[in-house]
Amino acid sequence: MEIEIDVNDETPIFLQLVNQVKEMVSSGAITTGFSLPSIRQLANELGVNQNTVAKAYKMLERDAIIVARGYRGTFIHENAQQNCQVNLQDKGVEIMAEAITNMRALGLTDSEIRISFTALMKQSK
Amino acid sequence: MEIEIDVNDETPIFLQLVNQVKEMVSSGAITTGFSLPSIRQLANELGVNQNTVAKAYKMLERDAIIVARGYRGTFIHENAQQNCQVNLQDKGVEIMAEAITNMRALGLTDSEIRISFTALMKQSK
DNA sequence: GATGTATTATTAGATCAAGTAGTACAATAA
DNA sequence: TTATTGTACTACTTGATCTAATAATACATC
Repeated sequence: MEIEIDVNDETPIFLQLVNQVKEMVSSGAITTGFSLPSIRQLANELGVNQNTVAKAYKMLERDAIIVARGYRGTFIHENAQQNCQVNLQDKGVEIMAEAITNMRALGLTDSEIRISFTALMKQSK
Repeated sequence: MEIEIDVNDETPIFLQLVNQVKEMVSSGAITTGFSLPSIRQLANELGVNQNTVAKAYKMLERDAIIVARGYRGTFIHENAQQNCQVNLQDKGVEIMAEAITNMRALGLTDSEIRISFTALMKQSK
């Protein structure tokens, strides 16, 4: 595991972590079953907060790149390399782009679109 | 014309204007051909900026509630009452709500949904 | 001089992302 | 017991961004 954090990089730390793990999986540097360092351990090594690493791990697990097994540690998912190809964010952008296009087609102003969005995102809390 | 602005209301001023005009049209308080005060005049009466009133008028015109005739002033649209029934905003909210639901179903976090939305709304400027 | 319209710049307030800090829990290995 | 694991939660700070509104113009039309 050779993860490095560039504080000067504008990219958020948790994203740097996610990207580097994905890169290593994509390139085959680490494969299924590989054991990742624990959240606390990696946080200590990198000098960042546990929560930051936890955030990255959580995102990687959601994308089925890694699998957390509680006290047993965290491992590379069996379909990790394959799942690296799937970009959930891109799919989300497509959905949102279509919605915005449709709303604009109705004649709604950007201001109104923002109001709708904001109102909907507030409810969930 | 009895428009009142509640500064303490969380609703934006321009929206209060829009809603009140629509309300008056719906209730039949003002009908087709009725002449609205000029943007500058209403802005003075209410003690708000011209641009705020202009924004409201622009929105009402888009919804075919009023018709701006340049130097001749601004009047109630001939199909105003009917067009008040059509709630463009509600349709927009439906579209957006569906998009958000689909994105969440994919597993995207609210944070990521916001990032997608913000990125898409930036381009248009 | 009045109309609607358009532009740019600016301020105030709210909101959010990112990260940190601290704490707590159940499960389990040594 | 003792330490470690992932997980969860609240609270806080910092910086960035956006909205709403204001302010000040400017234009063509009549």
